[in-house]
Amino acid sequence: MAEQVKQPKEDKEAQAVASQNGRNGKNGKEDKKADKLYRLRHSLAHIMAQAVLELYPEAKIAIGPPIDTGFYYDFDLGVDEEGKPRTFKPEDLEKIEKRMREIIAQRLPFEYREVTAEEARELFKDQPYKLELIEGLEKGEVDEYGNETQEKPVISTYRQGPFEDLCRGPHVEHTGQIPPDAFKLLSVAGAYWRGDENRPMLQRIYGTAWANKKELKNYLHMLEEAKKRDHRKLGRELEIFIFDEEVGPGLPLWLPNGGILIEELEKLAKEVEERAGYDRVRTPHVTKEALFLRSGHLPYYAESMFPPMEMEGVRYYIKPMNCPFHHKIYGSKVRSYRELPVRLAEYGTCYRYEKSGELFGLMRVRSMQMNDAHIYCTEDQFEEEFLGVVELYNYYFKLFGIDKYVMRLSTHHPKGLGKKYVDNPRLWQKTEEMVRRAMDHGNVPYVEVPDEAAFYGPKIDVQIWSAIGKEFTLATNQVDFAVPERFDLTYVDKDGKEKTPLCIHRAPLSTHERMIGFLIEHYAGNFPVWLAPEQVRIIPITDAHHEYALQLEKRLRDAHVRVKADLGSERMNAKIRSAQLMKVPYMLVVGDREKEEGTVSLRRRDGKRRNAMPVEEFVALVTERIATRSPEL
RNA sequence: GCCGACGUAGCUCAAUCGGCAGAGCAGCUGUCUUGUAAACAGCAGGUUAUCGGUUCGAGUCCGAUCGUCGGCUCCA
Repeated sequence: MAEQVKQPKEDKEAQAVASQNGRNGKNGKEDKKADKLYRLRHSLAHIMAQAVLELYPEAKIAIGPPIDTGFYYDFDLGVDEEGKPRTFKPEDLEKIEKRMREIIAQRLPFEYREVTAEEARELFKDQPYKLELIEGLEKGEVDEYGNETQEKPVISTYRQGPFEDLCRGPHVEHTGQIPPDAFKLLSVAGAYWRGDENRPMLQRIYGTAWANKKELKNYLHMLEEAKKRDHRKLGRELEIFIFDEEVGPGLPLWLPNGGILIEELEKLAKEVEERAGYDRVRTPHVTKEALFLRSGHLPYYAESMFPPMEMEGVRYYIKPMNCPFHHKIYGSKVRSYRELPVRLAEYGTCYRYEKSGELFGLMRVRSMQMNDAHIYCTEDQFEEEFLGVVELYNYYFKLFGIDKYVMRLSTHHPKGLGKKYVDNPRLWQKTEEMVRRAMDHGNVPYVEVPDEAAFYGPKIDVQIWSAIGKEFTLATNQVDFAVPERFDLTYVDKDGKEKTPLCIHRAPLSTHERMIGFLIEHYAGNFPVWLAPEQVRIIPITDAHHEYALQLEKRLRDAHVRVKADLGSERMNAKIRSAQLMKVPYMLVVGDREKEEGTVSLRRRDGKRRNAMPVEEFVALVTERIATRSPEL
């Protein structure tokens, strides 16, 4: 982790780029630092801090790095007369912005100097957050943002006008180089000091900054456009899901259209997994406490679990994961090396008590249906099995046309052994190496991020971004070298001895919730024919054509096409409009001519039309698109 | 969970200083019988999220709760 406190998107993108350039994180980062926009944004962060200090002299400043669309700075405004933490109000941003423009107009030079730890401490004696950073710099463990670093500590500052900040730079030469009309302060947010929820909450101001006014305008426009494909908006408009206050936060209700998406995804998964040698199993939603004690989820994972319920003196939990059940199924009989790998699959419904503020539409919910499976295999089989899962990802991603993602290898960190991670350094190193080798042999590009592993082993996550730029893990592929042992899972090897299998946890299609949330945005609601909840809408021109429309509807329904004849009293144009708004792929307009000739007038969602198409030709077209899961209209 | 903002009809949004809750779309009824993105008319729709307070009077001011949104933390 470098560059900034917990700003994973920026960081990981940087690393992803780096990895494509021969996996040299350093170069990617240095290129970025030299970047003009980087200097501009970084400089604006300093200018904002200066403006805030001038307007709120009591403020304490924390850190203020550039990010991929702008910059932020964290402040501590102290407490008010009643002892409550003082906060920025949205209207304060205007004042600050105005002051920033005044500073820019002064064309203040940015002056660099190196200082000793002593000088730095004197300089920032009234700034406790800076003092803490200086201490870290002096020890050589962290950079000026408090992130871990290997570099030798040089303590330096940049000063513009009266404001001097602990900083490594680089910056623009003087404030006049910053276009005053190409930045905007966007929002205030609370942010914990050093990302630690046990430490004070600071006030963070986010700003966006660009090379010129036009780029700023483009960016703001892009944000507006992104909102239009936000799955929360489209999900309601396309009648895919809703949330209901009385049901509860994070508990989606799938409307009939959402039900169809789910059915189609499950059908896909079943076909693919059957071909790949998986067996399907089913397991209960509730289990005794004992199972999760054995798996290690309790107490480690208890915070994310719904609280237990007690019946006849026994505590039961609702499951947050399917693995322990699958382990039990694996362990239900003696396994020979001959039957390995054993692959157990289930679209299991799990419940996790995500904190209220973490919920986000369908992307982060409390009830979820996972495309789950566990593969039990020998070490010799591991590489092939692991790559087999990666092949599944690639198959699915190609099918959906998903190309903007990053595969992330999450490894352990020695400092977490025995706490966050199972205490077995040898197996950590070994399995991490196995994953790296598998990925290299499969020629799969990935980014490596330390200290992000599961508690039982390293994993490959597929990272994607929502319409509004939030990062999520879509699919996951995890190695588990610890839990099979806890469940006494074994197989009898060639030599007659019992051995512990490795377990691979995988969910290439994610959960229905996150997958569908993502797909809504990915397609902007324009699902390919096979996924579209309604595939064909028949639009009779007058009620004289209703009968023909119903005939067509029956013909298509017999061919297993999802079709609706619109027999409403609106005019044809209005019916077309409503089908367009629901993003139905095919509209069949039928009037006298079509009825006469036994044809349809095809209008596609993209506006393209084909008149006088014989009915059977259309049936052949739509059934072919569905059968092949074609991306084409 | 924490910081900030917000919550008015199924949906999108009005309601000036605290003074009679309103419009468009959707829905229902009727008329129109229509050729590729919105026919016309009428009707109905509300305990202004919930609970409490201030006031002659609260959608509007204050408090609590619930929910949503932007972040932080956390994660499929």
